[in-house]
Amino acid sequence: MEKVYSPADIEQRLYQRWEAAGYFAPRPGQRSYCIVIPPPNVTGTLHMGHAFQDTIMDALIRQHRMRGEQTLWQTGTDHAGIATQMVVERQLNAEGKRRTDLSRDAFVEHVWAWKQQSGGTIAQQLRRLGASVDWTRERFTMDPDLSRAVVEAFVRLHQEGLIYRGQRLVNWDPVLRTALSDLEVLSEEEHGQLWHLRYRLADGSGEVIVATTRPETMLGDAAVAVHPEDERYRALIGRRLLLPLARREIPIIADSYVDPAFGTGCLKITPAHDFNDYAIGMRHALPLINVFTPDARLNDNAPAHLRDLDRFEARERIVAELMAAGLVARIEPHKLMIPRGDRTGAVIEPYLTDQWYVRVAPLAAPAIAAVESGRVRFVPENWDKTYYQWMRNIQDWCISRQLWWGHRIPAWYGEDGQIYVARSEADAHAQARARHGREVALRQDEDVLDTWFSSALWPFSTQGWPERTPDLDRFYPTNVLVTGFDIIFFWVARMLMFGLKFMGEVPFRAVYLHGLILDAEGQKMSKSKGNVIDPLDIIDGIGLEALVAKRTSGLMQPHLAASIETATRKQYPHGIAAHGTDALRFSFASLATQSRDLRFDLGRVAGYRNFCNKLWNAARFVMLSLEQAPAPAAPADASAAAIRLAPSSAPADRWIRSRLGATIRAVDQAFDDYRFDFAASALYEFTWHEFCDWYLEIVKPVLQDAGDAAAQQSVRRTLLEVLEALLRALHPLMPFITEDIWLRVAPLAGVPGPSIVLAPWPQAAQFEHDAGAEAELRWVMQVVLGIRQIRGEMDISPGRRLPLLLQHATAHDLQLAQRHHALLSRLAGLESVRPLASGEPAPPAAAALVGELSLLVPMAGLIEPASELQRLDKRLQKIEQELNKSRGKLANDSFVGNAPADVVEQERSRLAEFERTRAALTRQMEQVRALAQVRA
RNA sequence: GGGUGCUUAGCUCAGCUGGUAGAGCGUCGCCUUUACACGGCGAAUGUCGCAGGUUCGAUCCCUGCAGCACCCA
Repeated sequence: MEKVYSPADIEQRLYQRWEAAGYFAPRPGQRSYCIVIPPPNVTGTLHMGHAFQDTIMDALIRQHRMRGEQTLWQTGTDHAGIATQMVVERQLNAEGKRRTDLSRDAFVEHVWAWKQQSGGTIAQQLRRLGASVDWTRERFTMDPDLSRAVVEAFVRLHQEGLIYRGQRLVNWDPVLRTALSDLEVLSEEEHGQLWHLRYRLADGSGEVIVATTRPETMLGDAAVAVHPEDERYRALIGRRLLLPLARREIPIIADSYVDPAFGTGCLKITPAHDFNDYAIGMRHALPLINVFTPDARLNDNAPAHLRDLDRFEARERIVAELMAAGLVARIEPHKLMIPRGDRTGAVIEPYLTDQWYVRVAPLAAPAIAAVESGRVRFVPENWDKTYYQWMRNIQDWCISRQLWWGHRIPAWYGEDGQIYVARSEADAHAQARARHGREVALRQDEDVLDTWFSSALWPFSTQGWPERTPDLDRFYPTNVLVTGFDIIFFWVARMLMFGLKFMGEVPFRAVYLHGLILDAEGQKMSKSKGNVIDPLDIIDGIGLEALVAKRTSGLMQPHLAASIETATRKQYPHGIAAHGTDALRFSFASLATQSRDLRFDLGRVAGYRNFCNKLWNAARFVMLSLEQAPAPAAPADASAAAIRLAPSSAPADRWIRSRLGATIRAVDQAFDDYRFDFAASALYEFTWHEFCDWYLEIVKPVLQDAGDAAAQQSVRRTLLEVLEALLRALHPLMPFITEDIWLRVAPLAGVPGPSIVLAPWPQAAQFEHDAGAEAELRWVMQVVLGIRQIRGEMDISPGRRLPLLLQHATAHDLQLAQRHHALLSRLAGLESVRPLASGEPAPPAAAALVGELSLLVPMAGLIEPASELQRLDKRLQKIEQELNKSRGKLANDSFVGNAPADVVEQERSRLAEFERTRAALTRQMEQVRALAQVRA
């Protein structure tokens, strides 16, 4: 084995082997375990959020696979209607073409061609992460069978009256010229202005001043509203105003929606261009006056000289004209929420259109009930509050999009406007014939469905629905959905509603919601902030120049490039080092606390890269130790899956096995609780601080002592057995390094199997708890630590061998001291160990305590009495503090009277222990002091 | 405005429905000890945001306040 672990050399090779061997396909098993990946966009590349949740899913999948369950991680991508169409349009633009130059069919062909060529990026990246998805079952939401599921779902919902067509305001993206759902619109506070406009009364007897953030919409005003109790305007209610420029008369109405304190207390009402105004307009039967074209230019409802102006130009012109007419009372700076499309960044326009909607309330009710009744469990559970709140206020879902790429809506229109929703065009024609008694011309709806409509079917459409397939029986409901809390409304809510509707059962038993990965400063990672880290750059490393180039290219706002470059150069002066996949994955696991904000710290990854190296070298040590002597023979019955090695007799061997058992139990529990941070820390702690720091050191003198062949044999078996099982326990979190080592170690341990991927999950029961060995080793460690502490604090060189005297030793202490003589000598650097004979006066010495036992290191020129006094005094002070606290508690009658008996008892023994320690320390200090005086 | 969280060591975070405050990184000593310097050994560091309350006892439960974050209007 190499001296340093080098992930780049092994990862891709191993993954290819796993995939080629088909290890990720479900294998027969008693129980099934299934996770469907929340399908990423086909246009997408792997970001930190993906890498994080894929690590978690893969850990779960690998662990369950090792448990022998029939395990499926279903993968695939969604067709990402808007994003994909934009990518391909951009490609066409680069060739000097526009989408509309092509026929719809030709464009869609272009998209497929693009998908064929570039749609697999994220799949390749998933492989780099080690994701053990079953690639043979990869699906795409536009696949024929999945498309069929979409049509089926649409038709069924329509038949039940749960899908309808309606005209209302939608979020309109004027760049894409399509409707968007609420969830595709992101609002952020931006700087704007508040214009105070004078609207004169129609009879010329006065005016009101309205405050607006969007003066260009005034052309569509249908009224001015005031609060009914606003004394300033009460007399004006019912009067009429002459709308400037438009030269229409509009009424002054009263509506309690108006906030009298905002602006002037007069609100212009534009029902066709504002969601709140729309609601007010409905209440007051106001006309809907649309003044925009689909690309947000003024339409024919505007005065002739303003027509065709873009909305922002129109704003300037209108304000200018109003100012010229003396109708602008005031302009003030104002912060307001600006809605933008999450893909285009264009300001979203509330716009009146005909769209298809899902009537959500009847679907939401059972989806709420499913969580209330516990058929679906949220982890962490308090996310159910967010879910309930959203689900109980849910709006009908606009599912049509004015795009060319996506599932075309299965609705056909007759010439009379009659709508036929059907599974096929032929079926639509049949319906039309039945209605009219003759063949009629039909035209299919031009629109496509929201990508989320098909994604919501994913847990069952991927398994063959609407057919009733064996896969569906086996893998539905899936076990858990793993996703970010920010996407609770997209995935969780919609999959639940559709799962219950079409399968009659929840799509997943649990929803594990993880936090959001932020950068080291706690900022969201985003391209425009230039703080994005590509997971693959952590794995492979990246030079500074390449990193800068990556972060500053393709920016939507190119002027940010300079500041991004400066920040990047400052934060990563040497670029990013290569850390390997396993270190990254282990970092993600340890980051997976229940917190919702997860700051990503590269230092942490470096720490876990070191951990990989530690594990690597521990394995190297084990291998080297085995070379020195023949390895224990593999059991004759090598086909047996169970690992059988003779039980070890040495206390240290039993101790490490016991500790491994405890670790496996902790990891089992952590996985069951979705506490990957606990799993990671239990494994880290055991590997580094028990196995490496202690066991390997304990074992060295045994292996070097040629005399005791039996003990050596026991050690070798234990080394192998513990390492082999530890690798299996680590494998779900660190698949690559564990496989690489395991392939070397398992044959020596007599464990059969082609790969750790298929090896059995370690059983805690095979590593029984051994209280005796644990107590014994605890004693050894305390002795060693006591001596080391003296050495460290007294600045005694590590090479200097020390004599050790045991004072107040019990028979048990003496027995242990004798049994572990070689060990203590080695680990604590002792030249001799002996008990004080009875009546023998203790020499001047530095002391450490292990229970009753005093460890004395004679000073004999090594140690300055003053510094030893200081050291002891520090200990004494601490003990005094604890002792006083404890004493205070026990002196308190209400504590003794009210606290549970075992707590009181525990406190008493603590106090006794403190008192013993204090007495010993005091005694020791007196001795040292006496010595100091003698010397003086 | 409504909702949900967060505030613990210099930094990033754990802390099991109340009883001895922990880890990693960083810091400070010492060490080229034959698995590992991506290492070893030792050390230091906390009015657990603030103020009340409940309790024998509060980092943990309750109330209020302050600051921060996110979501929905």
